[in-house]
Amino acid sequence: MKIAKRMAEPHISRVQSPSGLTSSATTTFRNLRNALPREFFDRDPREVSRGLLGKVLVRRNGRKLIAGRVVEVEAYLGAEDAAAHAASGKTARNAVLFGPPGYAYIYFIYGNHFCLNVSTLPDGIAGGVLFRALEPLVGLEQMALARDTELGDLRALTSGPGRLAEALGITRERDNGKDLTSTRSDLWLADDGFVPEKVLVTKRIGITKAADMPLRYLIAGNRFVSGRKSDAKP
DNA sequence: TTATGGATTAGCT
DNA sequence: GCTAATCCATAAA
Repeated sequence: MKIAKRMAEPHISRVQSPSGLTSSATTTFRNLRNALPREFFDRDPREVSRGLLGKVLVRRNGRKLIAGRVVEVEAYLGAEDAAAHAASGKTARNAVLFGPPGYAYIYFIYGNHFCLNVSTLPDGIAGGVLFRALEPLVGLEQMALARDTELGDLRALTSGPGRLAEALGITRERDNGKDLTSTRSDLWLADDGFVPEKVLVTKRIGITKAADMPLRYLIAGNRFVSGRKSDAKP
């Protein structure tokens, strides 16, 4: 299966995802270097969540890039959000959430999975956004290798917080506290100019406390959103 | 020091 | 649809 098509100029070569069906499935290598600035994250997590939909999460492994478009996120607030890790105050684990905006907060869950968040709001104020699903764009073979799955099932690569972390090789040891606003890092967020047509907001998935707050944001109709079809309702 | 349950996933019924 | 797997942060004692 062809996973990437390079044209004459490598810096502006166009990348075509195998899904190939939506405009969100393309990007350019040049645009992957356009990192979101610190200020982008220095806002309420709900605003950052909306803003992150359609942006691209980029991982660099040596000289190879892995990238996926953000199609589903959840906002986690501070003390007023019982489901947030920050709800009961600052600890060694959640310290990044209380720090400056734009840094990776990674936690280990259910004995099996890592989940990636980005810190929001100024230093001293807790808040974050959980990445729940990506649409694979670049480095699909590396993703499949990391996930130990077949390339034929693209949804299995990055549809779900634990899955996308595994596909990009994200671990707490490697990435917790990492600056996500710099391409000098090996993990960052890029703006390639794509704008989602329609965004939906729903209840968050997999929590018991504060379960009714509408803090899950997703790109309407995107097939890489996690969970069942019935979950993708407002 | 011990107990509890979780921002999940994969595999089976 | 249901649940085991499997670690560890946090709360309780």
